[in-house]
Amino acid sequence: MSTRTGRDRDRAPDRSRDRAELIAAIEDAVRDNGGRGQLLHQAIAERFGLNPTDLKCVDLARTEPRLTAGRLAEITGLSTSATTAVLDRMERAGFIERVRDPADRRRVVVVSTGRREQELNTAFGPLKDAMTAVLESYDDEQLALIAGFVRRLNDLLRDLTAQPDDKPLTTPPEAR
Amino acid sequence: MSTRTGRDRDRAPDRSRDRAELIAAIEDAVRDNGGRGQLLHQAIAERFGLNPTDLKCVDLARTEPRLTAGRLAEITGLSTSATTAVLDRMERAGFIERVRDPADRRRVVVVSTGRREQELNTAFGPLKDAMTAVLESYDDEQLALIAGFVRRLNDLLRDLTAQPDDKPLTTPPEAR
DNA sequence: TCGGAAATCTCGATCTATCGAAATACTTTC
DNA sequence: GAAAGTATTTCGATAGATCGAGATTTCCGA
Repeated sequence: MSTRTGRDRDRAPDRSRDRAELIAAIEDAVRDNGGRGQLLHQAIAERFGLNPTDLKCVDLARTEPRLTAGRLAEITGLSTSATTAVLDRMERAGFIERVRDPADRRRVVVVSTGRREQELNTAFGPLKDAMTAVLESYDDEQLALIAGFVRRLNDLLRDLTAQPDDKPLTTPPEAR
Repeated sequence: MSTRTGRDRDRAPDRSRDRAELIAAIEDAVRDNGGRGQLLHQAIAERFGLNPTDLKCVDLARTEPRLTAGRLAEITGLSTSATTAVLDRMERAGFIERVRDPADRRRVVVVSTGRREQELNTAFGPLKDAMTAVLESYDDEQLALIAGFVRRLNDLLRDLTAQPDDKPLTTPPEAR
């Protein structure tokens, strides 16, 4: 539940100015985070013989349990042939396997092999450890706040990347 | 796995478990944010006739006041010829201009024209506005907490991308 | 059972980013 | 003032990702 009160606030003007600056600083930092994260991702992808797009697809394969080649093409906006190439690379690198859907044998289901999962975790390990260390320094309530913020950030990024004139990145309620 | 029972002692094991899960969830969400941010950046870069790398360089040119071509090559790790190509694209797109350094006329200083800055802001506008809306919903203390978290995240990302001697990343490259 | 539709793959072509080597323009050193 | 060094660009070549068209396999409705 929220504890905010609808009380009119006669605050000093420099306080609200500080607040605006703080907000702007956070926005800048978040944007900066994006750039740095991209760099890191690119470096890690390179070490696995993939490109950043492929690495993102690996992640998708991990999270979406019944990912098909066609669905992947839909999500990424690539042509089906390009998607085949992406899957080739992911498979060659040992991240995924192609499994024909027994229910519809035209379909190819992308399953994460889990074989190189450990290496990926190791690659992301330093980041994860450092992040855990940062997060451990907060108490439970603060963590909840941070979680809420990050989740909301995530939501709005998802909304923004779901372009109306493009493919529906928003997954419709599982029409199967 | 053991079934969870209701006979929790006065210790609070599931509290610390909740905490660990919360931390893991935040880490996942942050990572997710990175992916989504990348998507957005790519989409925006495309709209400006650039690639994500170029867009990052545009940002660098904005922030670093006396950026030279050589320094840009150093930062990005590209060859000098590739850097020339990057500058060509950035210049053709109207983001920067090449100015010969009067102090050393071999050098080319990259200066942001500011001409398309407005458009860039417009492109990132929806993200910024949505983010501002999210941030406005927090009180000052909460904002300070968020700012601290984001800044610390930034710091560790910078540290990780700066170090070229990430040992765990160099894992056996041969996929079986 | 047959024919059209759907999912994926193969193949050939193209486009782009990158590299290395050599060229150019300028500076510093002797 | 010439030679060596530095910063950037040009040029040719290459590798990689992507696309479109067509082939292949499988599903589904009549």
